[in-house]
Amino acid sequence: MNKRQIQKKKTRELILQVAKKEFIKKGFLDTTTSEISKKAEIAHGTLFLHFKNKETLIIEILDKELESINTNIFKLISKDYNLERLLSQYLNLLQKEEDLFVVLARELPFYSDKLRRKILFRDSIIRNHFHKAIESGIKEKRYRDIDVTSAIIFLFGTINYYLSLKPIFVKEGSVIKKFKSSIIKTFKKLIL
Amino acid sequence: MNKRQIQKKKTRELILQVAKKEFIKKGFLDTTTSEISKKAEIAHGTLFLHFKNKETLIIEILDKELESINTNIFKLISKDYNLERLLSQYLNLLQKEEDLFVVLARELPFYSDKLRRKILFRDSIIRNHFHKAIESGIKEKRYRDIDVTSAIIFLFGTINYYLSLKPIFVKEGSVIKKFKSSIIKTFKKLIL
DNA sequence: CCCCTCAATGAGCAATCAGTCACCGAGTTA
DNA sequence: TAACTCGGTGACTGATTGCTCATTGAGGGG
Repeated sequence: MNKRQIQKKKTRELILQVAKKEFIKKGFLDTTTSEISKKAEIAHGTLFLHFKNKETLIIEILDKELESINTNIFKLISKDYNLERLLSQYLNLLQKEEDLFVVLARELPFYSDKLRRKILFRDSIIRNHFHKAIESGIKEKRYRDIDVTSAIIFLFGTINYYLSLKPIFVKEGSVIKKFKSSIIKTFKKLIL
Repeated sequence: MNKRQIQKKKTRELILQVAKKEFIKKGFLDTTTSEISKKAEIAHGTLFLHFKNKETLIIEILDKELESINTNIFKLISKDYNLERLLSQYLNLLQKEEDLFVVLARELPFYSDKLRRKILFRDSIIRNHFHKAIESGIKEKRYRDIDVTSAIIFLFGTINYYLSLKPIFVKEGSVIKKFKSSIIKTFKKLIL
C-alpha cells in the first residue's frame, strides 16, 4: 500500500467512526451528512467518494455489529443449547453496543425496504437460534410444551420495547443491564 | 350557529377526517400538510387557520382514540377485574383503530417530547389498569406470584412488536385479530 | 344598501439537506 | 522533472415542506 492508499483507508475508517458516533448521538435520520463531514474534518464531497450515499454508510456500520452478534451466538449454540446461557449471552452482546441498537429499535420502521429487509433477515437468523434451542428443550422435556414462536415474539418484543423507550426506563447507563435478570426470569417463567 | 360558524365547523371536521385517513395511509411524518389540504379540497393556508400546526392536528386525532380506549377499559375494570376479559376487550379496542395504532407504534419515538409524553401518559394509565387487575388476582391466589411490571412489559412489548412490524406478520387484515388468541394464551401461561 | 367581519385563499418565504461536479494539488510513475 | 493519476474540495443545485400574510369576497348587522 502506497501513501495514497493508506490515506484513503484512513479517511474511510475515520468517516465510519465519526458517523457511528453521530448516529448513536442523534439517530440516523437526524444526523446530516454535512455534520459528519464537519466532525471528521473532511470536505462534504469526500463522504460521497467513499460511500455511495448516507444509507450505505449505516448499512456498513450496522452490518458489522449484527454479523458479530450472529457469529457469537452461532458459536455458543454449536457448543450447547442451554437456553438460559444463550439468552444471557445474547443480552450481553446487545449491551455492548446498546446505544446503536437503541437507534435501530427506534428507527427501523423508517429505513428503506432494502435496509429493513437486510436487518430483519439477520434478526430472524438470531430468532431462529432461539427457536432451535427451545424446541430442543421441549423434546428433552426440559421446558413446557409451549407455542415457541409466540414465546420468542414475547421475548424480542420486550427487548425491543426496553430499547426503543430506553430514556423512560433508565436515566443513564444500560437498560439491558438493568433489566437483564428480570427479562431472563420472566422468560424462564414463561417456558419452564 | 349562523351559516359562517356552520361552515367553519364543517371545514374543521373535514380536515380531521382527511388528515386521519392520510396519517393512516402514509404515517404522520410522511404526510405533508399540502397533501391534506389538496385531498380536502381546501387552500393550504386554511389548514393552519384551524390547527396551529401539523402536530396539533395529530394530537387531536390520537387523543380522541386514546381517551375512548381509556374510558372503555375503565368502565370494564369498574365492573370486574377479570384479567382475561380485560385483555380481550383491550385487544378488541385496539383492533377497531388498528391502523392508527400501527402509525403510533412506528412513529412514537420521533414525535416531539410534548406529544410523546401525552401519549405515554395515557398508555401508562391503561398499563395501570392491568397492574391492578394482576395484583388483585395475586392476592386472591388466582395467579402466580410474578413480577407484575415485567409481565406487563412483556405484554405491551409484544403488542407493540406486532403493531410496528405489522406488514411482516400479516399481508392484509388485522394483526391483532390474527394473534389475539395467541397473545392471550401466552400471557395466561406467564401468569397462571 | 353599505360597511364591517372573518373564513378562506394560494403564491411565496425560509430553512433544510442529500448529493454533484469542475477544479486543485499532492503523490506516483516513467 | 515532466506528465499523469486520483483523492480531496466545497460552492452549488434541486427538491422538499411547514408555515405566513396580503388579499378576496361571501355573510351578517345596522
